[in-house]
Amino acid sequence: MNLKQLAKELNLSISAVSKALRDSHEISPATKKAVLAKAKELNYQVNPFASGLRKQKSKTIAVIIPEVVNDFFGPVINGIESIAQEKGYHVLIYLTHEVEQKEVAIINLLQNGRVDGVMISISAQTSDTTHLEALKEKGIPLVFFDRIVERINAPKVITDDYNSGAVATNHLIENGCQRIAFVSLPNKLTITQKRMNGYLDALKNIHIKKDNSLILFCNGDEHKDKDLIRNLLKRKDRPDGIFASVEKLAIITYEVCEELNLNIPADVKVICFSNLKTAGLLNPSLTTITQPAFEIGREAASILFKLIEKKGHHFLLEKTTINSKLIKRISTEKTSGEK
Amino acid sequence: MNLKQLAKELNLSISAVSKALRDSHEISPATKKAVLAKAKELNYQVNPFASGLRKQKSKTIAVIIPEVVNDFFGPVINGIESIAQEKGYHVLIYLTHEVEQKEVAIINLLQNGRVDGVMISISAQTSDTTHLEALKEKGIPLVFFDRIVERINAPKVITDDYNSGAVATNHLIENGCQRIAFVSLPNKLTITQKRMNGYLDALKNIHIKKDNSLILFCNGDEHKDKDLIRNLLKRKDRPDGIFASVEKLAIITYEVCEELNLNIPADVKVICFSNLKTAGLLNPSLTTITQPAFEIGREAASILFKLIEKKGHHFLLEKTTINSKLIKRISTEKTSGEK
DNA sequence: AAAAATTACTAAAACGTTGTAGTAAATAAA
DNA sequence: TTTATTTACTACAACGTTTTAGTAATTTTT
Repeated sequence: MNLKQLAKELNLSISAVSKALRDSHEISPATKKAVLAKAKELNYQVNPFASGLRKQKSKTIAVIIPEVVNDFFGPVINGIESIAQEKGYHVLIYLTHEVEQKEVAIINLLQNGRVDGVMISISAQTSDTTHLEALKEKGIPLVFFDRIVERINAPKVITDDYNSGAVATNHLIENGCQRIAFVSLPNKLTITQKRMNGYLDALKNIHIKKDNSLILFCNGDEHKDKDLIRNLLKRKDRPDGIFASVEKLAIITYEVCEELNLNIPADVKVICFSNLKTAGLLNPSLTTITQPAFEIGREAASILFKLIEKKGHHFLLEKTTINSKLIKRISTEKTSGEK
Repeated sequence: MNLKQLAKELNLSISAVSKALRDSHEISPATKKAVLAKAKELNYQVNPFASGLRKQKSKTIAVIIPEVVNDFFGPVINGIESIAQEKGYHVLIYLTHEVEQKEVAIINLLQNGRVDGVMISISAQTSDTTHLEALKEKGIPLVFFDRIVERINAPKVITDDYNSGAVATNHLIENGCQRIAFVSLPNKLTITQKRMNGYLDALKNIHIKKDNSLILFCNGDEHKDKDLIRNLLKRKDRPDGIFASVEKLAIITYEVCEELNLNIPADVKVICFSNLKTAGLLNPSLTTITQPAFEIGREAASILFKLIEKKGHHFLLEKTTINSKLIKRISTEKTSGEK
C-alpha cells in the first residue's frame, strides 16, 4: 500500500493525499477526513526509506556502548528508549565490547545519514578519537554520556566523578582503611582519571601519598582482570580497602576474596561505582556509589533531540552533571576488632 | 558525497560507478580499481535510504523485548548483536515494558519495510496476538524466543521449560520441601504454563496435589508483585520452598525474606530461573536454573537471517530447544536441623 | 464589474540508488 | 569476409515520498 494506490482509490492526486496526511492547509477539511479514513482503512503507512530519502531525515538515533549486560548501561538504554518512544524516534544499538577498532567501524557506518544523531559512551580502549571528530565534522549531532571525550566540543552528560571518588575514598578512610587500592579501567578514560583524582586528593588530605602499586588499570578482559586483582590481594602487603571504579571489577573482587578466603569487610573493605540491583543482597551487601543511570539516559537523549531539532544552535554544548550517591552497606563496615 | 559527484570526478557514468562498487562483471578491472580508490579517497558511503528504497531491503532487524535491565535479555541482545554485526545488519531495539498496548504500537511501526525481520519475546500481558499475525501476513520474517506464541507458525527458540520446571521442583523436594510455592508471571505466557506443568507433575509424582493458594501469578509491576509475595510469606501456613519462574521475582523474594526476617534456606528454600551474574555472591547464594541466554540470542538471530535470505523456505519453521542447567547453591541447601 | 486574492487542488521535479535495456567497439566464429 | 558474440560501458526508468511551481475556480476587494 503506497500513496499512488491510495490516491487512485480516492480519485485524488498523489500530492493531495500526501498533503492531506500531513495536515496541510492547502487541503480542504472534507478531503482530509476522507483521506485519513481511507488511509486507516487500508492500513497505509509512510515508507520510511522514501520519506527518509526525500527529507534527509531518518527519525532514528544510534546508541553506542561497550556492553549491554551491565546494570549501568541497561537503565541508560531504558532512559534513552523512553524519550525516543515519546518523540517517535527509533533506536539502533551498537556494542563495542571495549574494542577501539569496533567503535571506529561502527562510527564509520553512521556517516551516511542512517541516523539523525548519535549517543556514545566510548570504549575503554579508545585513545584515538578522529573517528568521532569526523562524525561531528559531518554535522551529525553527537552526545557523550558517562565515558566522554573531554576535548571534543559536544554535549556531555556525566556524574560528579571527581567528587564521588573523594567521597568513596573518605568513606573507606573513616572506616579505618589505611592502604586503599584503586581498581579501575584504563586511565585513558576521563571517568577513570577523575575518579582517581578524587581518590588521590582524599588520600593527600590525610597525608598519604600516591602508591602506584595500589593503583590497578584493568582492561575489560574478564580473565586478565581477575588475574590482576588476584595478584593484588595475594600480596603480603595487600590493601585493607578496595575502591573499584566499575561494577564488573567489584564482582571480580568478591569472587577473588571468596577464592582466597578473605573476609569482607574484616580483611578488606570494598566500595564500588555500581548500579547492581542486587548490591543489597550480596554476601556481604556491597557499599556503592550509585549513578542515576536512567536519568542519565533520559537527559542525554533529551539533549540529543534538542540538538537534532534545532540544528546549528550552540547553547547546548555544555556539560550536564548529575550527582551520584553513596549507599553505605556492610562491605565497608567497621568490624568489632577495629579501633 | 554521492554517486553523481563520484562519477563526475571519475569521468564515468553513475551506473558504471555503481556497478564497479558492487564488483559487477560488466566493469573492467582497471576501472574498478580506479573507482574503489576514488571512493575510498572521498569517503563515499552508499546512502541507505536510496539503496533501501530501490532494493526494498533495510539491512536492519528489530528486537522487541519487555525490558533491558535484566540478566536474561541483556545477554540475548549480546548474542543477537554478535550475529548481526557479522552479517552487516543493524539492530533496532524496542521495549514493551510488559504492556500489551506498547507491543501492538511497536509492531505496527514495523509494517512498512523499516526492517527485514523481527525477533520478539512477547510481553507478559499480551493475550491478543492479531498484531503479530498481521506482521507475519505482510511477509516479514518473524522469530520468537523464550516467550513465544505457540499457535503462530514461526520459528521459535526456547529452553526446556517443562523439564526445567520439574527439575527445579524435584530439587526442592529432595532437599526436604513439602509446601512448594510457584511464583510466576501471568499464565498467559507459555513459559509460565510449561514451567508450572513441570512443577505440578513433579508434585503429582509424590502424590501432592495442586494447591492454588501456593500458585502466584504476578504481573511485572514491582510494587504489586512485592505485596503478593509478602502476603504469601506472611501466612501462617507459609511455603517452605519457593520456585520463582523469573529472576525479578527471586530478587523480590530475597528482599521480602530479609524484611520478614525469614532465613533462607532454613525457613524457606528458594530456586529460580535466573541468569544473575551475582547469583553466587548473594546472601545466601542463589540456586538457579540458568538459561543459555547468549546462545538463545545467537541461535534466534541465525534463524532469522536464514529466513531473510531464503525467503519462502519453510523448513526452518521448527522449534529449537536449548537446555537450561541447574546450578545448586546455598539457597536450597538442607540445614543442620533437617532430616 | 473588473482586478486581486484566496482556496483547493494537480503536475512534475527532486532525493540517491539499482537494474534493465541499449550501444558502440573489439573480438571470435562461420 | 560477413555475422555472431563478447566487452565495457551509458541512458534511463524505477523505488515512494515531499515540495515547489503552477492553475482553474471561487471569493474578496475596489
